Amino acid sequence: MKRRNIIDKIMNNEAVYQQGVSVDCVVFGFHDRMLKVLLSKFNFFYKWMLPVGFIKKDEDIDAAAHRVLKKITGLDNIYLYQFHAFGSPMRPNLKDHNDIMAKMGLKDNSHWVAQRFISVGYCALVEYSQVHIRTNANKDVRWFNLNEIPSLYSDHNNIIEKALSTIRSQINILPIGYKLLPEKFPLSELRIIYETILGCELDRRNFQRKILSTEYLIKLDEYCEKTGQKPTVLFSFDKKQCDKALQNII
Amino acid sequence: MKRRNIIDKIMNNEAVYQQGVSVDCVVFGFHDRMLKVLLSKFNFFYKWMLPVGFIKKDEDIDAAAHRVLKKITGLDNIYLYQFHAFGSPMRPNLKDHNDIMAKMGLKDNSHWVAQRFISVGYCALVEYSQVHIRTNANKDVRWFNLNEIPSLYSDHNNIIEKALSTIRSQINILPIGYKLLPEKFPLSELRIIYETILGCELDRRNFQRKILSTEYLIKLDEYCEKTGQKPTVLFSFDKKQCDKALQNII
DNA sequence: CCAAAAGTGTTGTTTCTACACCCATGA
DNA sequence: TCATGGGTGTAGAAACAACACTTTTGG
Repeated sequence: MKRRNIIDKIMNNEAVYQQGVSVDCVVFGFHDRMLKVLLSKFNFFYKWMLPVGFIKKDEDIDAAAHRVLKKITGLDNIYLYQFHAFGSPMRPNLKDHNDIMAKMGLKDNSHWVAQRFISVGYCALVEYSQVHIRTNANKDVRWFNLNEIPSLYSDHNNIIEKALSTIRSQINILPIGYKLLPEKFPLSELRIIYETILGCELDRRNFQRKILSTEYLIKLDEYCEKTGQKPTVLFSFDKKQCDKALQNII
Repeated sequence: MKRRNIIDKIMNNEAVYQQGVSVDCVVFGFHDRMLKVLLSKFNFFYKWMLPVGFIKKDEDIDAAAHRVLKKITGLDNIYLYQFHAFGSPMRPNLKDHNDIMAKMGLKDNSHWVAQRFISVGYCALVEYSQVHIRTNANKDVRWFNLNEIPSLYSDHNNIIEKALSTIRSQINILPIGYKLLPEKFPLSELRIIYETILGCELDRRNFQRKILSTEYLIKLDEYCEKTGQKPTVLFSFDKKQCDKALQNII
């Protein structure tokens, strides 16, 4: 799809989409011992941004977030939840806003996409290896390490920070790693997720004891053989317990 | 203001308000050992509802919530925070929706107020005695005990429930009573707030020890003399500590 | 043999919980 | 003098934090 087409598509959707509202998705993944965030970039604009989308007039907000993410990850049933709504009138960095509108040929701010937006922030946790990123000629999509995120469009850096702080506040009640890790994993991987989110190191032994005292983990009879170290026991999440916990809390 | 006027006012505001979005406010107060919620009711409609309002096109969402609440409580600077955005396409109970639209003379659903809304839920904590409710000929506003809330318009009962569960999840980190209680109060009042929010009884002595181990409270040299019991020490919140905590977390 | 990472265990401290006892007041 | 609610304290259980020692593997 050419740039002109994508813009036309955006321009002619007043009947389809709820105006003045969008969903912004913060998608977390874990790979190579690093927590990552999925970002997207229009070819015609110079900054990366969170995956965003509009809400159809007859669509649930959650469903809109699912639709947006399905489009770029190919995944149905992503685990996601809403964490905050953002919307100062001049929320978008004004320069960013004017720049991108100019690139889209919207010079007078009269079209609804050029006007003030309220965006509903969603936090999604996905298993990295399941994601097969779908891009197109107009859009690049890529994983970024959490500590290497560039300056993003508008207030998207803040939105990521807010998503993280939400997760942080829930880390003691929810099985955070459940949706991020593959079927089988060593505890050290889970510990790294906790350390990244909390921003501090955790004592390996205390962490292990604490996490195993919950009902969320199942010790497997399998080992992960990495080079240069003792074989490590693998664990799985107890899906039943985890799903129950995720449903109850959020 | 007559009913016709209020409706005219709503009908002719497309230029002023952000369409398709509203703020719904859950205002908590505490009086007479009971947690209360402020509800409002249009004379021409038979159900009570949360205080709601639209967002002006050039207005911050938080500011909109403040404006709505100032109008009915007379208070500036109410402590409030956003807790969730609601918006299934058929979120409003369909019957309620059609009924109220009919009462307003909107029969064909073409006006934007008749269409699908996304509403941003705000939770406000106020000191009951400071509130001087302002009603008008079209609108009644009243405090309801939390356990005596009737069936409300649309999904407003759910919204209250969600507000409560948000508070519940923060009760261990935030000085919840700070904005609800008057300058000086006995600890038993604070305990009742906790008990109401948590939905269970708390051991008087353990509660006291725990709450005093935070930095939020100051023991005064004054006593509250109630009938039929020992004079009770009064406490105040340490404003500095409390404000710091409220700012940091939310 | 060594470094690296993992398995297992200990110990002292803090926090939580469930109580007991006494006191001051108005009826 | 009694019922009510408040002030103060204590003992056992549970949770937490800090740390030691051993095992296995590849180089």
